[in-house]
Amino acid sequence: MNLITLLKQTTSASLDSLYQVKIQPELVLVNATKPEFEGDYTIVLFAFVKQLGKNPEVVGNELGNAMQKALPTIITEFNIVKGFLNFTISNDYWFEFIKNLSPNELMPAVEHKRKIMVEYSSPNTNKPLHLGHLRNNFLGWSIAEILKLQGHEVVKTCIVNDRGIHICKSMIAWQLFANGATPESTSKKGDHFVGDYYVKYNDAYKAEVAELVAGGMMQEMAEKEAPILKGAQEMLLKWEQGDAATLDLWKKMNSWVYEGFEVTYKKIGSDFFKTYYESNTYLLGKELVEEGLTKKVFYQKEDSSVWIDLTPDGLDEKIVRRKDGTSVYMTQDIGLAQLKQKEFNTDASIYVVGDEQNYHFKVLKLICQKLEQPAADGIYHLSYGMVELPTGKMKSREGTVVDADDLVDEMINISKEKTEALGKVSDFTNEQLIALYNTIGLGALKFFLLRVDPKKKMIFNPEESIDFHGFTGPFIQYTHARIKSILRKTGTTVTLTTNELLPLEKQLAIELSTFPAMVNEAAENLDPSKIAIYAFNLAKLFNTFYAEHSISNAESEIKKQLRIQLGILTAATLQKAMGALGIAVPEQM
RNA sequence: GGUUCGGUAGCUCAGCUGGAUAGAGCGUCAUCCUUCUAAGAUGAGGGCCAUUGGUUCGAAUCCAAUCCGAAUCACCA
Repeated sequence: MNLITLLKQTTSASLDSLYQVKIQPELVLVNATKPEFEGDYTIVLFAFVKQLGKNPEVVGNELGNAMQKALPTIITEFNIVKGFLNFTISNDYWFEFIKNLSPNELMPAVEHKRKIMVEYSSPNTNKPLHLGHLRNNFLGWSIAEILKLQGHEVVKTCIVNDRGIHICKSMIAWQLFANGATPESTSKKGDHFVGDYYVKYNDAYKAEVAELVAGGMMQEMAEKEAPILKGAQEMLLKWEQGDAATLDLWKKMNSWVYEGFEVTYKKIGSDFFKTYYESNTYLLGKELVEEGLTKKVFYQKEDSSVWIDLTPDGLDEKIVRRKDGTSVYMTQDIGLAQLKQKEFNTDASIYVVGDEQNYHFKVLKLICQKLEQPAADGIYHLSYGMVELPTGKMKSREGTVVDADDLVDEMINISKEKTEALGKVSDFTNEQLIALYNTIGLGALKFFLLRVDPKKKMIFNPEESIDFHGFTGPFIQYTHARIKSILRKTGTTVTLTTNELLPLEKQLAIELSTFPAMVNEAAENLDPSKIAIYAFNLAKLFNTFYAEHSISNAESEIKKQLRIQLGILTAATLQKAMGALGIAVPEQM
């Protein structure tokens, strides 16, 4: 059992036997003792003192004695400072912990294994991926890895937004301006090629609007009447009617984009068990509307449009079917949720989608619950903040985006330069070098995007390159490589003999012991940053330890064996933690 | 206007189920490679935790109000 849990339970039991007071173990506050005080763990007494009507000193003494009696092999001493009861945990406990922990079994499996779907990425097929998509992809991947680490089964899916007016905009611009050019003929990556026409559309649209306004038209009217917009709208209509020529163009341009996406996904390490296409799903949900009407969850207005009234839930009225009988975004999503449920029978479904859709997902879950969809309660929205530039939001149509491919390439280049400057891998083959540059460059980028709370928006300054020192991916990768380098020299077979632990050795043991709790916390909050912070703290602690104590030249053979084991466990934990972020750690760098 | 989220060091961020003197990283300054990888370590400096009031033995953390910023409240997706 986890030591903190044990302390909580013992406290609860001791209070009961001492004073016949029932306090839930979860309510006992156990903290790591501040370094300036003696001890390892601290119980805050104020909470019960009041209830007991005794002074903290007395309660502390009685509780301390009782606890020590209950856990004689674990608690060696205790002291009381003001209302804080500090326990010192025995060397033996930590030594046994280090001895029994296996690098292959760092994370105990969950009791109730669940099947969880993670939907992420959701790209549009009219433009290449940008920095915001990277945050989405890395979050989705990481959450999937974290859940797997807990022992759950994960199904990764992607919904591609491959239809709609924005796609038609790229299409019409291509028709008008491309003269039959293709990605091949211009040797451009397909997604970038199509994205260029999306920008061209917007430029042309703006010019047309300006021209109309110059001709005396009101701005608002001009924005609706611009010929290129009319053309795009017409195209969408044709697409919906199944016009062969339009569909051909659509398929051709989408295939270019997919080729481009595939390259990017491969480079950043993203994959999906199943990809859904909106062109196939946008008509879903129709039966559900009927069902909702029958169940009186929905109601029909005079114009025959269908709505749900969510005002009792503190939300607004929401349309679910237009008066012309077509589905809206919400209807599709309800339909898709049902489809996914039928296909995979998952216990929960996590949507990695930007925070601009918080309202949408709130409504989605609510409607699914009201329709009594089987997995409705398992819908979670991993809402993440936008990535913004110092100048404000990124806008694809204005070309003010940090392109994913460019950024990834730049990161890999920087890692190449830095690695070469340090000259520590002269024995690597060319292939190994390329792999290493990728590992470090992507590690820096992924860590950068995952180390902050997902729900907060973040600002990325393209002028300042992403760091390789301090609270970064490469710092942790480096620590791992450093340990591995030592272990290559010392070997990894150890025989552990009972040992006194120095403060830093004990601290490492304590830090290692909290890994499973950190993973669980990250999973519970859908927040990989918890693991990023943990990995950083562990690496930092190891580096302090490393600077203070020698492993291969330890004071004694017994110490050496112990420290090799600590090295093995730290390296393995760093690897697991970084793996949960989707970041590889090199053996040498 | 309603709802939701945010405001902590020069910058980027932790800490928020109330607990001991508010922490990291970057940047600045100063030390440490004849000894296991210096992408490292050690130290210094840097704070009215947006403001005001309340609850409490105790508030960055909870409550209320105010100020500032963002998202959303589409028969777009």
